[in-house]
Amino acid sequence: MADVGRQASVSITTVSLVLSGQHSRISEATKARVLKAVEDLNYRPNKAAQGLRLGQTRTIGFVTDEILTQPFSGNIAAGLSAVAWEQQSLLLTVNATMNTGRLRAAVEDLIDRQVEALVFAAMGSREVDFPETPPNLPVLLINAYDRRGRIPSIMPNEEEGGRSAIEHALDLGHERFVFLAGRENAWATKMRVRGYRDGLEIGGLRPVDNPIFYGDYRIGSGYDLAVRAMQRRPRPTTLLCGNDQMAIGAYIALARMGVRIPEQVSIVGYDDEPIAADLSPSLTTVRIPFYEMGRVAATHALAGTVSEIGQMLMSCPIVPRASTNRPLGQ
Amino acid sequence: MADVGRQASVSITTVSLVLSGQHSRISEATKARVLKAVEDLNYRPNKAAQGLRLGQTRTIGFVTDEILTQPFSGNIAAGLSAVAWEQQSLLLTVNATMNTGRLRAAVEDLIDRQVEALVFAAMGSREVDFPETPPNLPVLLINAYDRRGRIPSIMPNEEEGGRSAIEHALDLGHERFVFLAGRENAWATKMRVRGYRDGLEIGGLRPVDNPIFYGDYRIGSGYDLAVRAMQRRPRPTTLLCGNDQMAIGAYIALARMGVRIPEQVSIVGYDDEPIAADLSPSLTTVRIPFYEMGRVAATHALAGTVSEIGQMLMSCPIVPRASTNRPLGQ
DNA sequence: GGGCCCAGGTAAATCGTCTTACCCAGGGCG
DNA sequence: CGCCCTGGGTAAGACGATTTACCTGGGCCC
Repeated sequence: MADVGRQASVSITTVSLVLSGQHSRISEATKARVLKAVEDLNYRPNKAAQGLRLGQTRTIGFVTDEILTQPFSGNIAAGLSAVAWEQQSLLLTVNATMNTGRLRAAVEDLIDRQVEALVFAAMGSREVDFPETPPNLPVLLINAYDRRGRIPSIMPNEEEGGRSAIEHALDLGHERFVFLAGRENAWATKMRVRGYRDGLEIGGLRPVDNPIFYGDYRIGSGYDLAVRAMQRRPRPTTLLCGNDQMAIGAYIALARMGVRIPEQVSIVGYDDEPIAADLSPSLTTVRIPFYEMGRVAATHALAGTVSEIGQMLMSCPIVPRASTNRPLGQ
Repeated sequence: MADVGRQASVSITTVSLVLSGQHSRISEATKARVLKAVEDLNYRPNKAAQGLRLGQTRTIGFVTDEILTQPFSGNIAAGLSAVAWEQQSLLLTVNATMNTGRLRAAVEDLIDRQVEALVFAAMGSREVDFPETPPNLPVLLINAYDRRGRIPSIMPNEEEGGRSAIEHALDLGHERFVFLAGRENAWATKMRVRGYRDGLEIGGLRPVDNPIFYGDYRIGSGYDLAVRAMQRRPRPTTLLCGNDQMAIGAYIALARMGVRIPEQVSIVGYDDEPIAADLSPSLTTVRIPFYEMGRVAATHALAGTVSEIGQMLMSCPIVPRASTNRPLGQ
């Protein structure tokens, strides 16, 4: 900046005034000289120094729980990043393992770097023991909830998702279901199961005729449970899967058994991974709005309105595709 | 810091000396007083100010090309992040679209924020027109190469990957292949095809008996091409797939045709997505070492040795699993 | 006792920017 | 002619650290 001033024969103050758009008091001629010097010297302001002076870094700390290595949920990062960019902010990212010590260290480092907000995202919805933070720093959890319940969080509405999955099938006229659920003790599973039960009730169906089989969210268990489900008599007409991976397992099992989708059985997934649209037939599934969750998080974090969030549940809509259709004989 | 000094009845200088470990000249008693004051006031140094003074931000700029939203390749970010963390550095992340203007803006913003290195990662290996950067700033491309060839880059050795896929099958005794390749004009496809041809030659096989079918890297084309491949007589004993997604398509097609893997036909994928290990049977595939690529990139970027990299090719090893076996009758 | 050294600390400059308070020369006005 | 205002700029603090150069008092040695 001093160089620019020298080149344009003005003071540093003048250069700053011109550059910061406060040229109310600077003559056009001087302004032009300064801008020319800036151009000639290829000067660019040092944002670290600006930040120090202004007391703002335009930076959001983003701590993840190995999330980025997980398929599809990098969308949270994308959503955060998009909003941040719109507001001249950037994401300072740390990939912290489950390890609480590392989480604490990461959070402290980010605080020391004067981030203006802190967002934590977990892979599977889970409880987390979040470290202490300064009272004036906006903190937000995505896909996780604080052990002590003091921190605002954004979670997918898994219960509603489970319910819309089954309601979609009910609307098509289905009456016999099996729910191929994921790990029994996972929070997401419990919620999805709850939605499933709600859905059955809405349809006036008995739980005993529409059982829940538990697996582990992986392809293999989708395969195994699908085989088991199709052995029931009368056969189910719709398999609701705990996630898209299990739906893939079901696809393979059904292909091998010669059962056609959706003519003989409809399949509904959960997650709307990119792969869902590419399967053949394309997979009807429930979308978890990760990208939007990231956007909402960043918006509130930067606006300093995280306290308005409370325990926000994001709606998980059904995405109808080719794997569901009216049951035969309707 | 001034507060701490006051509390401990010493100067700011002394506090700084104690905290930075330069206590060579500070008495134990004073040191203890200072540390106590630090504790009492819960003082933490401002890294923005430190950075300004020291002229170092301990920050790597990481620009992605929508990569994070792509399954499995978030591993690049994880690798970068891991090394950065080991060296007290953090990642400043921007998700920039293909759009060159946005890329330029992102790079300039990162430069203004005084990042100590710049890493760009692309989704599919591709050419990129990277903006001008200051000469002393380490810049590195992952999974991309600079249009003008001036920027060091780290790419997977796709050719070797293709070759090891077929060599693996040759070792098992296979002699009739079909390569279900991806998009014909993609760089990665061309390289993998080259490796495939090398492999055929090594095995003494004729290209005319072992054709290449081109698809689009999606499940649907894997399905279609697998059907087409199995219509050949004599039947191929191994299908090499352009990526794991196409292999999934092949799995479904073969299941529907009643062809068993690996008894009747072996399948080899490419990418080693998480899904590969979960398929049933688990999928033999070629691993792209994204995590390691991230690690190498961060290591050289932080050490300032990017120029040693040149055009580095990372080895892509075969990961043998259950989808490949000796052909029948051997 | 004087000179020197050393341990233990501190004052002040610096990093690059913003911002408040001030300065100065003209011009209008009474 | 003196006063005040105003347009156009500048000097001089911050912001929160680090680091160099200096200061001071006491002990040691001759």
